[in-house]
Amino acid sequence: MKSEIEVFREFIRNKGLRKTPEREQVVRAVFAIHDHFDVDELYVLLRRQNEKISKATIYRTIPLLLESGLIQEAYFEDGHLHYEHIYGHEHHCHLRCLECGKVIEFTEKTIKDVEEKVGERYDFLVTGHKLEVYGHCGKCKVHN
Amino acid sequence: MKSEIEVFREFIRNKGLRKTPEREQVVRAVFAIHDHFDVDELYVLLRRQNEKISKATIYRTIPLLLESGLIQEAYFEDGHLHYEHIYGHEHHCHLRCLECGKVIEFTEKTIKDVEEKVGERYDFLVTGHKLEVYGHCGKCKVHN
DNA sequence: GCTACTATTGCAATCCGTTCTCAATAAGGA
DNA sequence: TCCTTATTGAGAACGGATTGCAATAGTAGC
Repeated sequence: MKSEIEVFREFIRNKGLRKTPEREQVVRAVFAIHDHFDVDELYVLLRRQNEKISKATIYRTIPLLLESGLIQEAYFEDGHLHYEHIYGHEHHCHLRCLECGKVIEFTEKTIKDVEEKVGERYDFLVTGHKLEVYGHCGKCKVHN
Repeated sequence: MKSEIEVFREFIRNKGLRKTPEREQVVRAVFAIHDHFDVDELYVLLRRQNEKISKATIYRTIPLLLESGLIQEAYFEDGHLHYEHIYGHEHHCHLRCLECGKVIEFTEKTIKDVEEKVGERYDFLVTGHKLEVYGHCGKCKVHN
């Protein structure tokens, strides 16, 4: 399997864009975080590593990562989007606690069937889905 | 079944809040729109009806509508959240075209089983879910 | 390797959705 | 009806995201 950097370089080349160190720093940071992240977290991480990169560049790189399929939007929280890298990972869904905000990832194969059924019913070429199940986690539910 | 205004009044009373015409205008507007909406659409609708209401009040009313279970967040798009009223409606999921942005609602019962299974597996008291399936609609997919 | 062209970057200014501040208003219990 | 205080409207303030622009740096062609 190709590494994420290779996938990214191929994507950049195919689009006729330029390979720059800034963009590749972002790719590396994204795959160094094994959790959900937002733009500010990427920025702080890169800055801590003494990479000099501006937030604008990170913002401009995000759409490329989305389009290349390396990352996806995970959820909207605290007024901004959070992402996660998906390349090389099995698809998963999120289970979120409405009280403490904890997010657990789980996998569930039956959604594939739903995708197929719905795609046929409405004549869609389905490419993916996002399922978020929410409620109250073990710790939080006892307090009520 | 209670009307949405009744549900809202009961909620307001139970919370010890005050019944105001502005809040009820928002409730009425929300249930007059039989589609997804955002804050600005509510504002424009109310203004057209010559209701004088400020955006701040609408923003302050949204959390009450969420908490009372009359509406829910539908999706994040164009830099802001979109909502939909859910009281009196069967639960549904969204099928979205990534190209033209069209959103179709569909119902799918098997997700209930997923909720149950996942809730048990991770000791969650599950209260709901949000499923978005995406891809390319009939019209858009032929152009590629 | 050098040059020319132009995509990309960093910075600051700007945009825009949302929240906050505060004085005026009005809901609702006494 | 009066009094307390939650609520409102208007605009300022906030913060994340985008944009304009001059400087920088990839990269294609020689």
